[in-house]
Amino acid sequence: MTQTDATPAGAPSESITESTDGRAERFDAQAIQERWLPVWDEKTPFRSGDPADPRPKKYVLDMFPYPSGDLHMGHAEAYALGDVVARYWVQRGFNVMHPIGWDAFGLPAENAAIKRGLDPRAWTYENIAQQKASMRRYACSFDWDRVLQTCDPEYYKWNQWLFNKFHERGLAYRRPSQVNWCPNDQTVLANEQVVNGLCERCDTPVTKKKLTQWYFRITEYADRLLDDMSQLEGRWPDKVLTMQRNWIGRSQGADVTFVIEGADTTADGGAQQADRDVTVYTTRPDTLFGATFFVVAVDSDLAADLVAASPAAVRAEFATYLEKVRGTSEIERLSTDREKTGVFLQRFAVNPVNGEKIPVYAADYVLADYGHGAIMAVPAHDQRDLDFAKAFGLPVKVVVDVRGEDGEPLPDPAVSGTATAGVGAMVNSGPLDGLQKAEAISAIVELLAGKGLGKETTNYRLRDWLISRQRYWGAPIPIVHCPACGEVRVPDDQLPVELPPSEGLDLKPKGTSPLGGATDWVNVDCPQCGGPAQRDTDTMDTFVDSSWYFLRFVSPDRDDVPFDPELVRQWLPVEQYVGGVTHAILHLLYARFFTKALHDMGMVDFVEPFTGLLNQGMVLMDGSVMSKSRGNLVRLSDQLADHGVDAVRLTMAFAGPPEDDIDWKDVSPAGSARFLARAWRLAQDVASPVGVDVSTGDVALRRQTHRTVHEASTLVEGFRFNVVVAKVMELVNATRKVIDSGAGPADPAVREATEAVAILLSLFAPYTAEDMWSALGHEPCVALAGWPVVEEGLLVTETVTCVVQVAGKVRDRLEVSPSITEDALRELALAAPGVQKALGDKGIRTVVVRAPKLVNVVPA
RNA sequence: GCCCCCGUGGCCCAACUGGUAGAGGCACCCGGCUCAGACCCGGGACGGUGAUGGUUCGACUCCAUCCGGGGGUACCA
Repeated sequence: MTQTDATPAGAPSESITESTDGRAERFDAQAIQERWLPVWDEKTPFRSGDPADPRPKKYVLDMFPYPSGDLHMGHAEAYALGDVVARYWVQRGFNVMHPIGWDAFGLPAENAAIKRGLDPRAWTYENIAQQKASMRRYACSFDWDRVLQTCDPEYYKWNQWLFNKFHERGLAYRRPSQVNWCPNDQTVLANEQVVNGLCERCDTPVTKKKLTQWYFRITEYADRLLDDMSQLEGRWPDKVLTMQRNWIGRSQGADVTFVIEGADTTADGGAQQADRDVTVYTTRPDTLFGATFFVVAVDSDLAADLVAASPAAVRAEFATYLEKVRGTSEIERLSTDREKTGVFLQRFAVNPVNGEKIPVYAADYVLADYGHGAIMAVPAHDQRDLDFAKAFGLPVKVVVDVRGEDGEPLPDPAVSGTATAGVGAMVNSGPLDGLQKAEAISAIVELLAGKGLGKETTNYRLRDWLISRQRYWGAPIPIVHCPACGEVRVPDDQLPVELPPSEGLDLKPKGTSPLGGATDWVNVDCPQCGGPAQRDTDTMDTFVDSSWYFLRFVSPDRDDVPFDPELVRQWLPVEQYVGGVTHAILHLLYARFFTKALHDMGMVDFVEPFTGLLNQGMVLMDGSVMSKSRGNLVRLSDQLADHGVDAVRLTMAFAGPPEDDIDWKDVSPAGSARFLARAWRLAQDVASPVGVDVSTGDVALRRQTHRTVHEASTLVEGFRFNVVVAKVMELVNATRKVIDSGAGPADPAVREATEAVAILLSLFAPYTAEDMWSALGHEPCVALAGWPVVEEGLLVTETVTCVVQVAGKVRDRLEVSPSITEDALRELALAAPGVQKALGDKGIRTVVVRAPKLVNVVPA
C-alpha cells in the first residue's frame, strides 16, 4: 500500500550508515528512542504544577481523544502539531500547561461491550492505558501529573454537580418535543449531532420521535455566542467562526398576528372553535399585502388543533399526510428539490392589514420548531411559497416592484416560476406603496404595533441542546422523580450518582435506558420527602463531559470543587487549542456556552474558553479517508516501526500548512528520517568545545543561524511549521558545507549552528534533538535549553543584491550596501552595463528606485 | 442554489503581502563511493504561476469574468 511495504521486516530503513569519512556511527532512531525515554521520565521536563515556578504561564491544549483502540495517524498529526506549539513556548521560557485526558464515556465502549460481552469500563480503561503508553513513546510533551478520564466517578461527580447548578438556574429543563432519533443507536440526538440527516456517529438516517427529554437552554446565550465571536476574530479560523454564525442563524424580522376564523364541524364529528389569534414570524413584513395563503407545520400542535375543527374528510386526509411525513426520513425531508405537498384545512386566516381571507394549509415545508411553526406565504417574493402556490393553484400577488440590472421589471413570478426576492418599491400595498424595503418594514411594523398585532423580533436557527441519552455508558442525570415532589435534584453532598455495574444489565439498545433495568439503583427515597421515588435513567450526552474538561485540568485531583478558582484565574483561558475541524460546531459551541454560563454563575471571570484555535487537517491515503473497508489504512505503529517516532512527527509538520489535509502518499517519512540523520551527523562532527567563543566563527554561517532562529519564531507563532522545517534543512545544509568544504568542524560557528539546529528540532523531533544535544556535550533536557538568543547585528547583511530592471525585466544585478541612498543607487544602476545594453539609444522616462533591493528603469 | 477557500516544475509545497518565480522535500537523470546493490556524497534537468482581460514603472500577489478542485450550508419563512 505504501512505501512501507517495500521495507522488509527486520531491516529498519532509518538505520543509515555513515561511510564517507570512515566513521562507524550511524543514526539509529529506535536506539535513540530507547536511550532517552527513561531519562525524560526521570527529568519530567513538562511538569507545570510547581507553585513556586517563576516562569509566566501559558495553557496549550490538544483536544482530548476518545479511547477507541490505539492511536492512529490522525492522532499522530494532531499531537505532533500541538507539541510543536507547546514545546516552542517552553523553549521561550514559559511554564506551559499541556495536559491530556480521555473523553471516555460514549457509545463505542458500550457497543464493543454488547458485541463482545465485555465490561465497558474494562474496555475503556484498557484502551486508555494503551493510548497513554503510545503517547509516551510518541514523546508527547504532556504533563502526566494532570490526567483525567471523564468516566471516572471523581470526574462525572462534577458533571452532575454542574447539571444541578444549571437546573437551579433554569438552564437545564425537561420538555416533550419532536426529537431526532437514531434507530441504530436507539437514542436521541442533539441537532448538532445530525449531519445531513444522518447520525453524526454511525451515519444512520435519523427519524423523529416525540419524547420528553432533558435540554440545556443554550438558546438563551445565542446573542452572546454570536457577538462574543468578535473577540476570536483572527485567532480562530474564519471558517469555524462562519460555521458557528450560520449555525446560530440569527435573523431579524417581525411577528405578525393573524386571526384564524372559527369553525364548527360538530355535525361532522369535528370540533367547534371560535376565532383565534395565530402569530407568524417573517423576515419580510413589508410583503404582508402579498400574503395569499397561510401555512402551518403539519407536525405542530397548532396544526393538530386547527384540523380538529375541519371537516371529516380533511381530518382523514390530514392524518394520512401526517403519518406519511412522520415516516419520511430526515434525509429525504432535507432534499429541497422535492415537490411541495400539503393539505388544505378548509380554515381561513384574516390578513391583519387588509382583512383578506386566505386559506390555511398544513405542509411539511414549514418547520414546527422554528419561529411559531406557521407562516404567511408570499409566493411572489419567496421561492418556497411560490412552489407551493403553483402546486396548489393559489394566487400570486406582486407587492414589490423588483427591477433587473437593466432597470426593467423582472418577469411576473406567476408566469416565470421564479420568485423575486430582491428589493424595490412597494406596490399593491395600500399605505406602503412607493416605499423601499427598509421604510416599508418600519412603516408596517409601526402600523401593526399600534393595533397590538405585530412587533419586531429576532429569531435563531439554534435550538436548545438535547442532552439526555438512552444509553448506559455516560454520566447519570442526577434527578429523582418523586410522585409527590416532582423533579428533585440529588443533593450535592450525595454526588456522584454512580453508574450501577453493567453486570446483569441488558445493554442492548432498545429505546429506553439500560439503567431502567437496575431496579435496586432506580428505586430510591426521594431526597426531599423521603417517600418512594425513582432515579432518572437517562445519561448525559458525552459532549457535556467535554464542555468543561479544560477547567478541570488545573486541579484534576480536587474532590471538593470542580476546579480550583484561583488556579483557573492563573491559567485560563486556554491560549492555544489544537484539534480537528470536525468539532467546529459541536464541541466548540457547547464549550463556549458552558463557559458563559459558568461566568454568569461567578465561577470563571472570562467568557471565551479558547482564545486561540488551530485546526489541523486530516491524514488521508490516496486521496481519501483511511479505512479498513477501503483498504487504504496506514497503521501508525507500522510507520513508527519503519521510520521512527521523530521521522513521523517531522513528516506531519513538514507536509504542508497544518490546516491542509496530508495525503500520506505525497509525503516521505523516509526522507524525513534521512534529513534527521544528516542533522544528527552534524552533532557528531562538531569539533569545538562547549562554550567556545562563537564570535570568531564563520560569519556567513553565523548570519544564517541567527536569521533562521529569528524567522523560526515568527513562523512557529504563525503555525508555518512546514516553512520552519525547510529553514532548518537549509541551515543543516549550510552547516554541512562549512564542515566539508569551508572552515571545517572546529569552527565555532559550526557549533553555534548545530546547537541551534538541535533546539529548533526539539520542537519536531525530540529524540534526535536530545541525542544531538548530548553529542554536543550538554546535559539533558534539550527541551529546556531555551530559545537561542538572536544577535540583532547578525540579521543585517553587509551587502544586498540589487536587481536592476529595464521595463520590468531583470537586466543586471548590483552588490550594494543595505543603507545605500536612492540617489547613489540610481547612479549605479544607470551606469550598469546590462542597463546600457538593454536601453540602447532609447531615452529614459522614469526610474523607480526601491533602495536597496530594486531599480526599474522605464524607457521612453 | 447560496457562501467561503484554493489552483506555482512530474508530485507535496515556498516566495519579505505589489519588487530577482524557487527556499525545502519527494521522484527522476548523471557522476563519485561499492565486487554489486542499498545508503551516503556531489552535480543536473524541468515550469513562467488554471484562462482571458484590466490596474501598475512592475502582478503568483490587486480587480473583473470564466474554467477546474475542495469545503460549508441548504425548505429557518
